[in-house]
Amino acid sequence: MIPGESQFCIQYGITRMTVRQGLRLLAEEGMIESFRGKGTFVTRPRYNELTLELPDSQPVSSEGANVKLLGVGVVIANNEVASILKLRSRTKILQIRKLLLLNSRPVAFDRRFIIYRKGQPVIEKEIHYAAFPEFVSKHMGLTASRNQVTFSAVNLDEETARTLGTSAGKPGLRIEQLVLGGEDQPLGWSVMICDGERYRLQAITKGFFE
Amino acid sequence: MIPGESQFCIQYGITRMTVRQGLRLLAEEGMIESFRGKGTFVTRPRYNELTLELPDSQPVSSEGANVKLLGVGVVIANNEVASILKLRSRTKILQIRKLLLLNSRPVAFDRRFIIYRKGQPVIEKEIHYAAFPEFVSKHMGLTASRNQVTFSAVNLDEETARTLGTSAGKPGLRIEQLVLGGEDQPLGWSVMICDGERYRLQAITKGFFE
DNA sequence: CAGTGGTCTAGACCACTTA
DNA sequence: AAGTGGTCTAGACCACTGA
Repeated sequence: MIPGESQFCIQYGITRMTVRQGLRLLAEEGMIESFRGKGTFVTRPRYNELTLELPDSQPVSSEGANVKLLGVGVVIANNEVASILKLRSRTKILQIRKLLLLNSRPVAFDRRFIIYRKGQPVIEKEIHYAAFPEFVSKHMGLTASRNQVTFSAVNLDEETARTLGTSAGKPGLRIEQLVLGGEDQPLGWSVMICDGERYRLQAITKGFFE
Repeated sequence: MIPGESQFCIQYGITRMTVRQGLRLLAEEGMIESFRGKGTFVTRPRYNELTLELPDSQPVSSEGANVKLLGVGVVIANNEVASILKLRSRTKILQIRKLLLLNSRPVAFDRRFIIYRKGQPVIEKEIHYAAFPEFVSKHMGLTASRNQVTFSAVNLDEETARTLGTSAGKPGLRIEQLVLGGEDQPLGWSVMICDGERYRLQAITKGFFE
């Protein structure tokens, strides 16, 4: 525990608002935590929160990056998609398939499945440039409450490998996103498979990972 | 652009400090951004910052998790390590090799390379339980300023596969950490290779990824 | 120059915790 | 009851921006 706010006021001859400003800066950096009635404490290291600051040079949304639309359409959900989106089997969904290019070479293959809203126009520009949770929110006409991301490693299957211009069995980074609305009902699911040899996710972190 | 702070004071009959408190809450959520002399603006969606909230059930530091120390010692850095840590070739470094177990089965193989400080004791407990940046800071006796993490996908090589109890060519998630001190000089490097079939990194995000 | 946000003062009342 | 942090008032001066 560190001294109380009024202690600092006396010690440095400054107002409590000013002390609080200083403490807030430390709190934002995750160094301290305050509890009403108890006091302010130096935090224990946190392992469960990790802020990634992605450099602008990431393939996604960087300079040499480009998007090639492979297909947009309303299809019948297969069992996997239906189960993940918690839909009855054989429900209609909106499917988008994209290819991410970096310097005109494919680096990632992206499939997106969104709960289908009849009569809702699908704007091509948004497919190209909107981030997935953003796109889902717009299509559904509501704000997504949470976005669950899963990173994993896979071996590229025959089809994906062909699409990415590499060979089956090579490593692939799989980035899955599940966009959740109110009461955590799933609104959309996205699976992006990246060429493991040409794509890496690099970031500066705050907080500890391991 | 949203109205000026003094506008809100008049409109709601409250103090500027109170208005600022409200605006700060919005700023912390990433909804608005302020610029001195210019004004306060609604932010464009940010793609470059991603906060991962890792659930406590992550293999790293979760219940069934365990650490097996494979070896600790001072060794001569090979060319790869020397180049990454920006050391002259054939410099002595501290090397730690660990195995992460989940329910008594290995899920990840971790190698850590830290700039060697003579006479600095290496405490076994810290090897087991401290996060990498934390361990490096303690060993070097200074605070690490930044931590750069890289996620990528690889195929397991013969040796790693054997260590993880699986077979070569299977997918592996590679998590690399480079701990940087003041003036961004490298202090330590860690490479963790996870069994792609048994480990996935799952998180709730704030901000957009793609 | 007027308008903006950033910082600070010197108070005040409140909700909460702990002894 | 004493001490803690959370919130708010009613001012003030400053650095910066843009017309």
